[in-house]
Amino acid sequence: MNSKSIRQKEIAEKTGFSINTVSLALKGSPRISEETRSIIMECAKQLNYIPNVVARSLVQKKTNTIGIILTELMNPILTETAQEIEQILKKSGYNMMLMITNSSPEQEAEALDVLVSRQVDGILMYPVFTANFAKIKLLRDNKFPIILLAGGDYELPTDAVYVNRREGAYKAATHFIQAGHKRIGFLGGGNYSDKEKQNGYFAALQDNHIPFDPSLVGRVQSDGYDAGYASIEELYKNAMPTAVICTRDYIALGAMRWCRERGIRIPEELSFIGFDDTAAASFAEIPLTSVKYDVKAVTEKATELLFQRIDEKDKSVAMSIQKISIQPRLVIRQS
Amino acid sequence: MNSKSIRQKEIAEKTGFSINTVSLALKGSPRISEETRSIIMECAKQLNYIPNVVARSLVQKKTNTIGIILTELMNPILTETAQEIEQILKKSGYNMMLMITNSSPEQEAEALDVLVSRQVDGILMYPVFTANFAKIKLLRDNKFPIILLAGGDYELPTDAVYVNRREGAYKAATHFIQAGHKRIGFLGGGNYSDKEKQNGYFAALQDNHIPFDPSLVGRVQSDGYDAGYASIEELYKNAMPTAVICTRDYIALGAMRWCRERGIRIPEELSFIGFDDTAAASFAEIPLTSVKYDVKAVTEKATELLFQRIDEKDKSVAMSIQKISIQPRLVIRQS
DNA sequence: TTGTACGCGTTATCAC
DNA sequence: GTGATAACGCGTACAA
Repeated sequence: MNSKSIRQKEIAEKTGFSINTVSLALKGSPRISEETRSIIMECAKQLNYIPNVVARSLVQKKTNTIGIILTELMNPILTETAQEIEQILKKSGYNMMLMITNSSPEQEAEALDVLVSRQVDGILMYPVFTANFAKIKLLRDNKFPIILLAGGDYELPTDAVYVNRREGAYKAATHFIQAGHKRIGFLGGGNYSDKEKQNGYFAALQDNHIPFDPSLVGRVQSDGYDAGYASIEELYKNAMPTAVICTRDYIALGAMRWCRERGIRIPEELSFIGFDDTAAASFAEIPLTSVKYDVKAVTEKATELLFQRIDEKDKSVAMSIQKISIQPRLVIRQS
Repeated sequence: MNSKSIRQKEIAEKTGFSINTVSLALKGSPRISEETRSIIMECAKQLNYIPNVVARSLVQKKTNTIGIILTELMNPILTETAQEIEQILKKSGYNMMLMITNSSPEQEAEALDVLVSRQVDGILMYPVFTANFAKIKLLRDNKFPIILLAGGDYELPTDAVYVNRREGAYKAATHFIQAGHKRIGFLGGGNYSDKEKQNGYFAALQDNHIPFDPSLVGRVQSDGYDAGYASIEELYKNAMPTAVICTRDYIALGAMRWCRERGIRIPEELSFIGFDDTAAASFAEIPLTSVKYDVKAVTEKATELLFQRIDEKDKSVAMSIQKISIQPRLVIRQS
């Protein structure tokens, strides 16, 4: 291999065949005789020929690239989502262009533009800012394959595969209620996904005729361990809950640490349930009960649906929007 | 925007200018008059023109894409590495194609081939299997920009930016020795990076004239929490260490849990040091002393070097191989 | 079975 | 200032 790369043209010149024959032979077309094929293949190997996928993409109007838009990567759920998707795509001959938005609407819009401009065959995106709904709808209207990995409740006519967070919180609250708890707290942030959880929590209270006390809802500033540690105090002192639902495992773990430092016994005096069933939940000092987010189910369904959309794109079949909801499961531990 | 996308050709037809003029106007060439430029821009906006980056890449021989090859994503260090790199690349106008190898040499080789085939402008890769050294060397020999994010000690003439793990383990062991420990254990796996750490551990013992007892070195089967939990027993019972260096935070945390369950006091009876300074280390019941892996330093240096190589590629300047070593830092906590 | 001609969408070169 | 024309590397009709 020389410093400049080898093209089909060179192989054609070396072997004396036309570029066309080389092209066909390299991809094993039955129209080329076994003999010429082996000559060409041999020459290609010797020169270390590497096909130029860019040129192929241009003529085939297919890049075999899927764009993934995530808000961040440090959240364990998203880490796993990215990894799973990469594995699935690879098996189907696709590769993955990863875009991180830092939860910024501008970066999200930019990511969409870049991916479309790069002619990706489809997009998977996780959570969505309402600011970019118009852009997403436009893509969808043009049959551009795009699947949302959240927000099934959004008023947006787009395919979506997501975990039903509302249902998860409902299950968590019901679990507490059945254990006899009356004063159940809720600790979360102000984002859309936490609001959904809060709605599930409200619904469970209502269905079980438990009066709601606003002081039982606490707010966290971020969704990390420190935020849980810092926020539980106010909630605990103001509302005196006997159980608390936290919108993230880390929030719960931080809150639990605060309790331990003050001798508040878990779960005797105060119980906790977190979300996502991260590794940290299972190996905490007091293993944390958590609402499991089934990443594999989401990524499998989402990619399956995406591939279907890509297939349908040229075939001009009518496609009805699909909203696939994955039911979360409560992983009960000792908290 | 219709279902089929708009090209420069359509704008040319609509406005009456040539395709060439359209192309120049869209990128704000000074050679086009202000008047025609605004006409073309207006038309482009109305038709919702989106440039085709694939075509541009073909003619410019530049994709503005960087390939990243990682063994996995769930390891917190790699998660952060991926996220940081994405951010840096974006700022410089690049996007990121992410490949996960699952620590399989075959997948690693495949990833390299795919990325080269896709004409990426450069590759960043983290750890490396000796099986693919020849392939990497070949790329490097052809001036293909590729930077390794590990293995500065490898006998491979390739640019690398990495954290000096040997030095980290040396510091950890020295820390224990200065605290008066004589029987210092080592718990790690058999991979290259753990071997490096083990060498640092040996060196510190030797430099401090502490005789080495082979039973003090324990092996883990994986690098998770469970592996630490499962492996510490044998090491503890066989060698009776008073301090243990674990090659990963999670291994240490698992081992610490085993100790707690048996009433072994930390750090009075047994001390621990982990690697990577993950979040879990800081909020463990007994916060874990850890060798910090400075992800930001690595990603910044690595991308900087990569951009430099990309610049140099056409300019045919002689480039000497760079091995940039980042010094790790011991984050001392209570373990 | 193989070769010719053309197109993918854009940029680059050179005229005018 | 603007417009032909060629080129990037490959795939696909169609012809031979």
